[in-house]
Amino acid sequence: MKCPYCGEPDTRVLDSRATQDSSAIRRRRQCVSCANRFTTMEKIEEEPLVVIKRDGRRELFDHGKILKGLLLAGQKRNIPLSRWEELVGELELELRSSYVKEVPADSIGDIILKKLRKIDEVAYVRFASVFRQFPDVEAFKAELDEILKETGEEGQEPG
Amino acid sequence: MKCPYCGEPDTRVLDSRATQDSSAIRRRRQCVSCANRFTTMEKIEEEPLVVIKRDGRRELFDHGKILKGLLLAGQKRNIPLSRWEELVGELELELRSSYVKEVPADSIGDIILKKLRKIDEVAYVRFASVFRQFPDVEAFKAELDEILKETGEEGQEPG
DNA sequence: TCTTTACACACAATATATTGTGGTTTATAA
DNA sequence: TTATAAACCACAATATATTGTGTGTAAAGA
Repeated sequence: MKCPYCGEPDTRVLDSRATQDSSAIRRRRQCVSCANRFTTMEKIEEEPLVVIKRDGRRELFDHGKILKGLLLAGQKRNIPLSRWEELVGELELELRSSYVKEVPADSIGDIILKKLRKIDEVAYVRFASVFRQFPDVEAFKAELDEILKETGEEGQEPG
Repeated sequence: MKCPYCGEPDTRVLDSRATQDSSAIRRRRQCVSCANRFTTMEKIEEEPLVVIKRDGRRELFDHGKILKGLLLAGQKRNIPLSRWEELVGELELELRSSYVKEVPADSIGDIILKKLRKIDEVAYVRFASVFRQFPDVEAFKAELDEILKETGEEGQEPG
């Protein structure tokens, strides 16, 4: 590992610790030549995860894009950014473990909705209104009624 | 290091190799639980390198910004992208090894010009015309004359 | 098509990173 | 102001990653 100060490739590890969620390893290194110290991170080199859109076109799975959608749905709902990032993390893990390489966009939407519902119902409805592309106010209202009907059974998985 | 497929934190290294320029280490890992394999990269966690602009304001050193400037200066000069990336890499190494944490923008410009001149004189002049903010055509021409005068003594450092 | 380059895979010997423990400092939150 | 969390530091015992060597394959360029 090349030293960022002098460019020599010979450096030694002084300390190495996994990050809290074990998604990366932080190492403290020291250059054998100039004795300067620096920090490195070992992270997963993303294997491409392809999303199949409704029109059949493919594109790469994009953290940021999904996060943006969640942030929009969660406006003024006072939910920390970290909660959304966590959700996206769970989502990706779920996708990678269940599917192989390509995932229909609708499956992603369904997973998000399932998770979102347990976090915030307002955000859930907002997200659904975009994702399901409700054709009119009636369809929107129907979804709301559905939720209100089930609100009593908190924490229950709907059949 | 958490497995991206099943989420278990216990994974083993199968193979590890430095990249060509030794700026990173690629590891091939295998999950102890699900036996899936994946690739990781250990890279330097950038320590912030601050640029002091002419007006005194500070901002973070930005690879991309400099690369863009070089690309612009090198338009139609048929120089591979990799050459510019290499230049930016050398620049950053130089900055980190000579200065401490903060570098005047002008020093950066000077280093770039010095390197640029050895690569392509047209790109050099274009870059200089922006960086030195030549006030008029005369100043521009003076710089060109300067270069033409020294063109014979190839590879020589100007006094 | 042929060549080159990059990545994946396997194996064995040895050097080196890891891990726990514990202390310090710094920044952020309460 | 006082907690709390991260990052940094040190040390020692041991497990684990590294390295060379070599094969195969797929992608990219000539």
